[in-house]
Amino acid sequence: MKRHALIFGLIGGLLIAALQYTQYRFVAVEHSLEIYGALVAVLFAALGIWLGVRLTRGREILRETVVVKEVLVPAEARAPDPFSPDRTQQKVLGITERELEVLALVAGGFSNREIAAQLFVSENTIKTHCARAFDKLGAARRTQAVQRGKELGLLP
Amino acid sequence: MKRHALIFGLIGGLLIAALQYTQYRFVAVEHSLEIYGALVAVLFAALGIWLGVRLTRGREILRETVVVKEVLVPAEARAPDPFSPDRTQQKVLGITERELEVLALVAGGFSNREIAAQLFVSENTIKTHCARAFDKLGAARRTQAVQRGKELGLLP
DNA sequence: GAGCGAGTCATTCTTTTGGGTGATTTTATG
DNA sequence: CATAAAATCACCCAAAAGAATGACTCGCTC
Repeated sequence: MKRHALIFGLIGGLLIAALQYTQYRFVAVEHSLEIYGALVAVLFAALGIWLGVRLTRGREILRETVVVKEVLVPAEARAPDPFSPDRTQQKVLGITERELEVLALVAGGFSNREIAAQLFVSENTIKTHCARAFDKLGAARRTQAVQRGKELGLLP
Repeated sequence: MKRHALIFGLIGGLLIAALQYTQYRFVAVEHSLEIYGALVAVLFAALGIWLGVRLTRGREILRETVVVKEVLVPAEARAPDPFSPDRTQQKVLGITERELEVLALVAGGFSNREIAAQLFVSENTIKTHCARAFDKLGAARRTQAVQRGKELGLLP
């Protein structure tokens, strides 16, 4: 607003000077008063319009509408795999690393025999791991264990 | 713009009349010319400002800056439950409504006996539904069927 | 009314899973 | 080193799950 006041004052001063000048310049001319008034009117009208435009231009920038657009990003489309199990939950339940590993393979749909083959251990070992993991998860069946595991953030 | 021209003309006419009036009214007063000029200047400046504001007001809306802020939202974070199975996949695989229903309960960690009780049918019926669903899904075990079902968008 | 798909149920048999118990071997950890 | 936790394996038994087959009922359509 300081700049506006300055410009306004400047132009005002110039007009005052112009008024003084025209006063003696066209004093002898017929209808000088009407011409003078019309001149002043046109000048100030122009000034006013310019000022009015000027004053409102600043607000245009402020008038910005922020539209927050929520974009759904498919779960598979980003961070495809990087899953890390909830270690806290794991410790709380006392689930060992091996048990969680077996649990993940169970969730993958493998049979005890297949899991045993993948981990190079006997099927009996897998059974014990399962039994302990199921017990800690409070699950009676492997499908239930998988369900609980996902709920608890232990499985992807 | 027609309305503007009308208002402008009207006010212009009024001012001309005011000019004529003041011309004879304050003609004898000292410095009447300066007062007269100042009056006209102030009036027309005001009119100009008003007009300027008026003229640009319409454009402000047009010049409104719309900032679209796109926010990434994880798909799982919203609409937690409203899950609807992929009917297309279901039809492609030829999985019936009942089979899908049983499948969902299998995924929920229930035994065949429990599912039978929930659906008021015999355990053998559930076994049949499972067998057919597993066959259509190419699964040998229920855990595998659940896994496939989730991959295909049949299960939440 | 014949045919068909979906749902229902049963029977028999095999495989898998789960519970329980016990034992041995690694692997940390104080 | 002693000790505890974790991992490994074995054996037995019961329950659950799965495979294969056949049959019955509906509701619909040609």
